[in-house]
Amino acid sequence: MRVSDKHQKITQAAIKVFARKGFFNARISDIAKEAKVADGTIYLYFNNKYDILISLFEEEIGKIILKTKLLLEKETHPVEMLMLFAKQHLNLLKEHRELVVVLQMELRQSNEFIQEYRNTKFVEYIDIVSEIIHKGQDEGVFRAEIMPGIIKRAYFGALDEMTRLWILSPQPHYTLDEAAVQICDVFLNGIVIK
Amino acid sequence: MRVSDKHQKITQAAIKVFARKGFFNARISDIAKEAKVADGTIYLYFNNKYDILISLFEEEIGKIILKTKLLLEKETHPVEMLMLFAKQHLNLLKEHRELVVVLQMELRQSNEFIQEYRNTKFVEYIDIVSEIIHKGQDEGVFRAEIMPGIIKRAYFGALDEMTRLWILSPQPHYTLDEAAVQICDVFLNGIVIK
Amino acid sequence: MRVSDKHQKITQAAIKVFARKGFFNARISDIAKEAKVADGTIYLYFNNKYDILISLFEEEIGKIILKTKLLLEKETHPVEMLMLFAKQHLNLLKEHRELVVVLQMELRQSNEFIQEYRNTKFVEYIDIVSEIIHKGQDEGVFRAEIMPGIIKRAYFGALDEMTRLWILSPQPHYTLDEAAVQICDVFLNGIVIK
Amino acid sequence: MRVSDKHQKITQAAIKVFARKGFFNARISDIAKEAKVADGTIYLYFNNKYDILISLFEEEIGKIILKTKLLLEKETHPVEMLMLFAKQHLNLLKEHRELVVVLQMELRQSNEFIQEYRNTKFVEYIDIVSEIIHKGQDEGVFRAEIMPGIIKRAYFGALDEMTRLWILSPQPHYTLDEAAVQICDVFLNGIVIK
DNA sequence: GATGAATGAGCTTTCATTCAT
DNA sequence: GATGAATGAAAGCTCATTCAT
Repeated sequence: MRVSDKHQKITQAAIKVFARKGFFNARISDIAKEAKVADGTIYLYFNNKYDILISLFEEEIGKIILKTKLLLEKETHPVEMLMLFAKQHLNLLKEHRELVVVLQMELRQSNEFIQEYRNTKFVEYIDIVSEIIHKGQDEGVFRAEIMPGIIKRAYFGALDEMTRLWILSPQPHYTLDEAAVQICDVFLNGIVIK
Repeated sequence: MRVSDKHQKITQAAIKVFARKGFFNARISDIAKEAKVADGTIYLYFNNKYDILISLFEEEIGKIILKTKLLLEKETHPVEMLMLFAKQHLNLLKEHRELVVVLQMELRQSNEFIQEYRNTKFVEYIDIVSEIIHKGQDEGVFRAEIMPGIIKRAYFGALDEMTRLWILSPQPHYTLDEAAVQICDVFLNGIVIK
Repeated sequence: MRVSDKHQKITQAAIKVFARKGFFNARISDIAKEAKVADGTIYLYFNNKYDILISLFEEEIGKIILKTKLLLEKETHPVEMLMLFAKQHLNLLKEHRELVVVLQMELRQSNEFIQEYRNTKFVEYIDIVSEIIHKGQDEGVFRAEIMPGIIKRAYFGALDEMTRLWILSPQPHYTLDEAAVQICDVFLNGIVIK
Repeated sequence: MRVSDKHQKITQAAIKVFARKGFFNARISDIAKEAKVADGTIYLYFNNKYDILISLFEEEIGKIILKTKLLLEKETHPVEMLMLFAKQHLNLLKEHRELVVVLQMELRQSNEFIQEYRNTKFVEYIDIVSEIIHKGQDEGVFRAEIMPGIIKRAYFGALDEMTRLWILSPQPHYTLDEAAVQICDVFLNGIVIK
């Protein structure tokens, strides 16, 4: 058995348990049980409970960034790229619901270490948006007075809030696609040169 | 000393402590110390630790909603109203930094009880936005195809993400006003009829 | 209002509360509520929680001893007297159920102070039995080889165990009178000279 | 170390501590210290403080019942059997003083859970007496009008009260054997057919 | 005397982490 | 590497008692 197998099993178990119970209410023994390993085994792969959250975050967000960038390579038009980003972001919920819950909820702790970490990795993800905006401005498609550093966050925040809505309401009023279309509509309308 | 004094003192102390250490890492004795009361005194005013968070949330968000609505009464034009909402939301940070941290962080965590509670009161706040959008559509200022139920969340989410940035980075690249202006610019451009 | 009124009210309230919840699970505030006085008022009449139990015990057992002795004055024959004692003892349950529960249960704590107290007062009560046995032996009715110091306890213990049965089982198989008759029958048969 | 070792160590420690301080005044840390384990270890073997008392009771009374029944198998005459029961009951004090204190004191207190539990196992013990009485009646040795259901309790109560005396007075006036002989004398005299 | 808000010591229980096997 | 029994620090909460009013 490769070392990474156990590591993976524990990470995946932690995602499930953190999503279900929250970081603080999750017990190491819950994760161990879910991963079908002994409690002590977890400490062969992680330094402590926080480390599991941090590692999980680092690895999974890395995968998402990679996947998103690959997807965007197929597009060249900034407008289409922003729409693709939105769809991809909202679609995470379908395929990785538990992970999204963890990213949404548990990474909001007012714990300096977590926040520092969250920021570093998130910036990489959000910067995908600012790069698209820059590209759009360079190509004369987006308004020059738009500040990518602000709008990348606004765009991400808007999508993120929609995600939160779906996580919390089991019976949402809107579909993911409707939301994606609406949000892109407003943002694009707001930033393109007409 | 009026009864409400102790209640107030504990609430304000809890905001400080929760903002500093997070809900789970905050100890009752921390709050008691900060409020300059005995540990047991807290239980004369609150049922348990959660109850402090819930009460705090209910009271403070109530004040914010009231204040925001009062402020908006002075405006009649939907565009101005949305801009006022944005400024007011971002300004909360200046006057009530610790409270905003608690609302941002601790009330987003995946505790069912908190989430359920949070939802009802939060909806009231966010609905201020959708009401403005409705009004704008009725007056023929905003595009009819905009769905207020989605855009209210997108708008709030965008502002909220900016707030988070300021909470986490002590030295932000942008001022609050810059951000407010930019976000309003994009959104309004995106939703007004030209 | 006489001082003793408050004292009485608290004592009676304590009997009810101790019977219902047990000494340790009873709170001073429960007793205060039941007695319709403030918590602090209790400390004007009693030194502490144990003191309530002790006082209650001393006063109530005193009343019982007095009542029992008065009743026995009407009888002269040792056999009849023992039977009367038994009936009287078992009858306490009917008229003072809560008090009997407290005496039965709460005075069994392995608390030296309580036990010492219990012993002193109880001896006075149980000695009523040994005095009757002595009298019976002097009159040639009871066997001389019977040791009153042992049999008084056996007799009391037998009756006491029946009491416990009624306290614990809401639907007992036997009536109080049946039990009294049976126990007297056996004991008297066992100690009289035939 | 076998699992049962820790369980046994904790049980025996609990008996000592409960006997010394009483159930409510005994702290978990007292038991842990006495058992030479960590506080938390206790919770690997017991659910809570009550559970220790209940388990202890179940196990120990079970042993006593077994031992008593084995002992009685050697006798066939009802009179001898009752005498043997009495001796055995009073002898428990010599060999298991602390356990007897717990059974006498702590398990008589008005906790509903304990009472309910106590009843079932205790009945099994006391029923040893009623079975002997039945046997004696069947064999025409004991009077037919004796009600075993009542007299079993009277007999037990008489012995139990003697036990209490020895627990409380370090310097008793009578020996255990004297007491056993006297009580059996009276009871047997009272129930045999002459 | 009477009140009841305030106190804070005290205790059960949990659970992240360790380490002997 | 893997285990899981054992650890013990830590904290939420209770409640007898006090004392200013």
